[in-house]
Amino acid sequence: MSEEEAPRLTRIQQKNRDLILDGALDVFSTHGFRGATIDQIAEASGLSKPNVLYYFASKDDIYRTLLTALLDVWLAPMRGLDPRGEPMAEILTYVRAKLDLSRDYPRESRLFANEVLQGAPHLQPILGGQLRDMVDETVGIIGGWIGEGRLAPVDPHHLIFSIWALTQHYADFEVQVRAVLGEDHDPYAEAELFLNNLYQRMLAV
Amino acid sequence: MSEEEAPRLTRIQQKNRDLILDGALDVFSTHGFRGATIDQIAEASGLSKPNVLYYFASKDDIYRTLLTALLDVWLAPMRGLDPRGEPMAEILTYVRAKLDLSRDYPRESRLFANEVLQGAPHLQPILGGQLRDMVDETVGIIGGWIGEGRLAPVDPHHLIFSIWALTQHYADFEVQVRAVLGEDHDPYAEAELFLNNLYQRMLAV
DNA sequence: AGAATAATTGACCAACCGGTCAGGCTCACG
DNA sequence: CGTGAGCCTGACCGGTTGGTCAATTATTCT
Repeated sequence: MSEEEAPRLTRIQQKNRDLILDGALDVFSTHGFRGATIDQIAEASGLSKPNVLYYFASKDDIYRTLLTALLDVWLAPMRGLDPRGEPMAEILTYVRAKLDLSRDYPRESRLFANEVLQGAPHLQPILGGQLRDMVDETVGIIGGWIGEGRLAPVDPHHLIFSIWALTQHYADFEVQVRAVLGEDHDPYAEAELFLNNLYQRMLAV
Repeated sequence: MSEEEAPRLTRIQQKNRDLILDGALDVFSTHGFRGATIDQIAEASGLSKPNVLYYFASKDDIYRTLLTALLDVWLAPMRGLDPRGEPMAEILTYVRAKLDLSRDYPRESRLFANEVLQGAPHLQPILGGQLRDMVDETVGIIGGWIGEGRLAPVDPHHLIFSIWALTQHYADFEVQVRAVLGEDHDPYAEAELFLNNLYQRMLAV
């Protein structure tokens, strides 16, 4: 049984690691792993390049730290789905939670999108492991609801994909959404209404 | 009035430019612009690096050529939408056409996704110009159908976004979709059924 | 055939890349 | 207030990057 060591960070360590991760999130989410440079991360975080590498062993180390921290936040909403709840309300709550993530953490969404888009070289095992297990469980729950006649019969896997696609689209393709809509729109407010309507019509028995 | 010059390519020029663009599509679509290297493109296309730069002035030149060629293919389905057609059938045809693009041209989809994800530095003017105009027109058509009571009342802009998000998701997040579904699935066949069902339920009056 | 033109390449360049390191600075703590 | 651990940096390194160029080879055209 391995003791989890608590690194016990100093005040400065805590502050600078946070600065680096925040700057790195900017850079990685807009350029992808290969397109990002340590110099850019250093500038974005307001530290010198050697100092960045004083707190993280390598570019890869920064990236991996970001990805693992992201995963917890990202998958949390799906864990919140309650099998004993009212099916439609549970689904709509999940959709709402995912849309809120896109609005409040667009950089994280784009980081994840970049990673998957480029073949998920850093987290392919997680996709086919942890994520797949969690999805299978959720598919079971939704399938149960459908079997009980409490939701319209739809493919649960693709229902989940649709929620991911529709909510993350507003973060990942934000420049396109804003360019097409123009100034006088609030994409997320409109999206919330639209998605509520969509899933109610789609899933009502 | 500027005469459009016809470059009159030789047989070898035609073949090698095609080879380069095909290899570059592989590389750019999986690494993004900044993450791609001319060496990779040269290897992917089976030519030497200087020879690649004999046919294209720069890395940027290759990328721009790919993007502009892509745009025509990419926006063609929306042009096919007929205001005089039967609304539901027109929408379902559009969805089907976009899904077919994702299945048959996944690299193009990922190239576009990469570009937009990274802030669309090469085609922002097009997004707010040509694309926005085309969307506005389509929004007008759909809005007309809704006004006539031939489609359920939904926000036309977000209806279009939903079609883009749902269809491109299967190309852009292909590794995730396959990892979650496992081996015994045909994502696109299932998606076609799912999306047909989705939009019929959503848009039926 | 042979001259003109197109195609191809090895060698090279300056700038940039991820990362190292010796040495100086600073700050908490006795 | 001293001292040692923690913090920071300029200078540097080998490898990679986008791109050039002179020289060579292949192709086309008369």
